[in-house]
Amino acid sequence: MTVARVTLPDGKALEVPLNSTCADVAARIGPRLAKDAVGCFWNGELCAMEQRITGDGQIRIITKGSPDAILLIRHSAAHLCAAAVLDLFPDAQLGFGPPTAEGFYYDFVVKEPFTPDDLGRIEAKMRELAAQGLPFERKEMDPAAAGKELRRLGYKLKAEYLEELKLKGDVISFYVNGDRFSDMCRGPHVASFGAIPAFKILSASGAYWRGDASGIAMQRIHGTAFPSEAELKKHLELVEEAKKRDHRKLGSELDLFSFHEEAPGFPFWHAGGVVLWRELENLVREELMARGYREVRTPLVLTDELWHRSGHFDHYRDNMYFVEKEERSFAVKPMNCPGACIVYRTAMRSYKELPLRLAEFGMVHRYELSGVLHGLFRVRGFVQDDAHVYCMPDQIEAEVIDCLDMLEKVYKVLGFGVPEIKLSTRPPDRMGSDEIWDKAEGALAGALRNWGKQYREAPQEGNFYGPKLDFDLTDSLGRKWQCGTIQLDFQMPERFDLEYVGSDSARHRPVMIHRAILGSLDRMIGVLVEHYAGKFPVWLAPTQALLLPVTDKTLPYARDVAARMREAGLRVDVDERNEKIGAKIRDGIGRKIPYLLVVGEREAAAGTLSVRPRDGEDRGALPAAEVIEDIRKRHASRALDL
RNA sequence: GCUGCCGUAGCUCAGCGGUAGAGCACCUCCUUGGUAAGGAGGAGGUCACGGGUUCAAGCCCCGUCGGCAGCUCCA
Repeated sequence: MTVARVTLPDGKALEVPLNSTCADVAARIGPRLAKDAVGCFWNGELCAMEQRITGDGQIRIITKGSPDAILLIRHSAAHLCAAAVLDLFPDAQLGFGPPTAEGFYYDFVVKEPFTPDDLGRIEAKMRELAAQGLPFERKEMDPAAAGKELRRLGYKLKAEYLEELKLKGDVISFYVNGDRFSDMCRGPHVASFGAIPAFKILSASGAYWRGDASGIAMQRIHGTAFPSEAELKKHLELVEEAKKRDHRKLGSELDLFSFHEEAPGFPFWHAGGVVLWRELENLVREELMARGYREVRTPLVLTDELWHRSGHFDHYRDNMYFVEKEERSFAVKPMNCPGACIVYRTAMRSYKELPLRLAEFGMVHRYELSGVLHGLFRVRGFVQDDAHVYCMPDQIEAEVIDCLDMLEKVYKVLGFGVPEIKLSTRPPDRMGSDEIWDKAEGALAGALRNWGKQYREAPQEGNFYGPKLDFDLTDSLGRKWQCGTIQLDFQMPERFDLEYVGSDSARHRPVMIHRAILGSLDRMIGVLVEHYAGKFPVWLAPTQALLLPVTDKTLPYARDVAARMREAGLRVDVDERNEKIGAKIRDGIGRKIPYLLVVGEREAAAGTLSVRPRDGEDRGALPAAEVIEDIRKRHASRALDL
């Protein structure tokens, strides 16, 4: 073989001689592209244009202005960071220093962890080196010469890694910045240290050589870099805004939930948080009713035998809680599916009953390592808006489409846009025949096509028991949250020996669809807190309106209006404190309550309310009945605006 | 779980070897004031817990618990 077949992003392919470089490929495509190319992805891996092509593969070229060019800037910033660290800490050993979605990091072995002061000095040194503008120069050598070079530089860990690279037989490249810095690196990089327009060191933390906790402890320096100061600033502001919206902070400020030593990883829900909870359940329940689901409830504690049968004991034991009583062992459920299967089995099912849709707001417990707990986003006990649909194989597509509709509707009501969809297909290690996998994957892809939405395929990322769809929401800060999921399962019906009687009066195996829309209610509330920055739409707001009597002369009127509002199904409070109106307004704003209703003697006399919407100006006095009806309507319609 | 940092009044934090402080919140009193903090007084802490060093320990050391950040987006 003397040629390699190179596939371009548009699906076209061209043949180039073996050992051509990516730059040669770019030149073949066009001179303009060759000129603007700064790097490329070869088979998904970031590569320099000098990369040699040693076999067939796919290429995607990164040009100067393209969004991916930021990877070069960040990767180069990582080198600049390492250069600064070596300058200040000559004994430091270099680990890896890649670009990431948010910025870059570089790992070092140093005697003492970096202090905030060190980070400041490192950043200052980086600016100094950047000002010198040393160019990045690529040097290629064979592995033997590379080993010698690494020994000369004293890079022990890199030398260790080189041994692995040798096995692949690639040419080894170094990127050298004058006499100040040299690093073994596949590239690509920007032209020089001076060509990193904007960067910032952010933090330091612990890490391990190659992620192995039993291995060498390292210090990781995190930073970020952007093509312009303006973009860097915007990014830092976004990070700052996210910090302000942190649901852990807002959760206690707004009295929604709390965490305590007495139950690490388990939220305590306060009355305000329970309102959110109930509203979300109501929303989902309405949809369940409309779509012919039946809601069930299954036990939290089930015997070990069940979990052996379901396979959880073999695959999920480390995440499960166990209890012993009367010499029997029980497990607290980490998932709701086995319970649903038991309910399915309580009757002989006919094909006429299918699809049988069993929904459950099921509380599950999953043991998580203490270090990964994170507010409501990662807890040890939570409630899923779970459902299990039992159907015949040819009903899969219709059922999936129904789930997609429900998902879209619920997300829209919550104020999120169209989710990103990922289709994960059969993994190498799987259960079930290829025939049924073909059918299942086809059904999911078919449902998505018929539904008319874009999706991304993730080959081999499916569960061993079936393919799945995952849904990523984007919040108001542009962050992604994986919430919904639709998973096909051929294994569970098998393990629980589930059957239905078909029209042929023979017994058949149903297919099971696991699906969740919100995923974890607890986590979804955390996402909503951050999405809305605590300023919930009326229907979700724990307190929808606050009545503010100007003096206690109008307290009786305020109480009377509050009673009428409660009768209309609204959640209201009266600020009965002996405070001036300014203080009451201020505190009401702090509580992020949608409507502040001022009632003084004028209002009491006229039967009106002075409406001050959250984030707005005084709308003046309006008839109380009108105001109540307006808020009630917004509540009932789940309006997103005030 | 591992590494680093942190744990003082309900909350946010100061104090860093010599017998516990502020602001906010809370309670009482005065004030009855129209759209982002009216005034005065009061109560509230075995300084996470357990050991140790010291004449003396929130303050130093060790351990435990809890919290925060990070922990294979691989040259």
